[in-house]
Amino acid sequence: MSVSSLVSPELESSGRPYYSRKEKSLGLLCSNFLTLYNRDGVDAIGLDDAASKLGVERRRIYDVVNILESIGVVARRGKNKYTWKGIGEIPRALKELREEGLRENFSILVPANSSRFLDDNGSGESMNVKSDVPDNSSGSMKADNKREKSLLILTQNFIKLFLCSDVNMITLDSAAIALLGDSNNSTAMRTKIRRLYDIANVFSSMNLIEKIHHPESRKPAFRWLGWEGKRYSGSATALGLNETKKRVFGSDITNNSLKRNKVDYPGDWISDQKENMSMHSNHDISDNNHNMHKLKQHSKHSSKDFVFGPFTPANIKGDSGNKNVRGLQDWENLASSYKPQYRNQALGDLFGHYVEAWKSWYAEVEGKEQTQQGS
DNA sequence: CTATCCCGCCAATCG
DNA sequence: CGATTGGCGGGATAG
Repeated sequence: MSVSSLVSPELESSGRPYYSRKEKSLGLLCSNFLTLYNRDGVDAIGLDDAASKLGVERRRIYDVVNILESIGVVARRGKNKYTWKGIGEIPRALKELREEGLRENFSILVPANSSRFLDDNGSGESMNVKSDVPDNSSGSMKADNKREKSLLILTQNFIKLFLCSDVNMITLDSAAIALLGDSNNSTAMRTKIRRLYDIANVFSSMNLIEKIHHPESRKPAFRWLGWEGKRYSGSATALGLNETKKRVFGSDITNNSLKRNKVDYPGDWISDQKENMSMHSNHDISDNNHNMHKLKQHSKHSSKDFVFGPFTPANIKGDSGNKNVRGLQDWENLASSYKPQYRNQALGDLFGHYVEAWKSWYAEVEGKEQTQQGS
């Protein structure tokens, strides 16, 4: 026996339950997670409960929870339990991360290596995170070593990379090199990249970052979007002119009616933005020490049009009837999730009736892509 | 082909 | 000791 998993979800014969990979992505799971726990009075989160409700293996919950913890959305409470801190903690966490990063001085050096076509306007980033180094001293931090490699730390460092420099658009390769500290092992790097992809997916789903391709270059990179701090003024979020751009993302929904539980629901964790001091202005921070190359950020507004990303800002609330939503703050952020058929059976049970409304909404969306927001 | 990244084995850690 | 966490990388899938 051993491993009965035959890999490849598709059943040999008959249909093709091809559930596109995106339906099982961490990003979607994260959206589900957020939607599930963002409902008001949530304070404790049980891992088993989460795994069960979201229909995923335990392991995946650890991933999403670790990443969310890095931005303060949740906090480890104890074994098997986490505390829901709220999405409103993000701005604060981000700010702290930024300051912390500057404090540790993430030096953005310019190794000038990178491939030939440097990434965005040149400038390879390379910072040496402290710690590391083999050794030393009586091994007191032998166990700590593991913590240094944790997803949580990696995630925070990844964010710091964006926050502590005025560079937007960082390629994962660059990030990996920078965050690796030194090792050049291609193996280590590959692994790092894998993790970075995971993190990027999650943040993309929260639209803290967005994936874009380079203007001229070929390599894909990620641009920091910040925490919805961009209100008008140049950029994004400009709702209103959303041309009919359909983003054929997973268009396989067509069939796959194999499973009966295909509950969908809007995975939008709302924009929150409460008040607090929204960090805003993350560019340039009066830094007078790290004076690397500056990199001119070509803003050239992105291409938020297509690309999956997180799904263009769409208003969910329609009219159909979402009576629920007790605290639906804004709902103007962006709707995510297209057809998460992760296994939200339990989720459906939770919201039951809401599901109906959501389904209707989905029908519209799926019927003709999310062109314009609901009437 | 490359970019992406899911799955889950199995090693540390925590009770 | 078993249960909980969660590195890590094979290898499948998207493009």
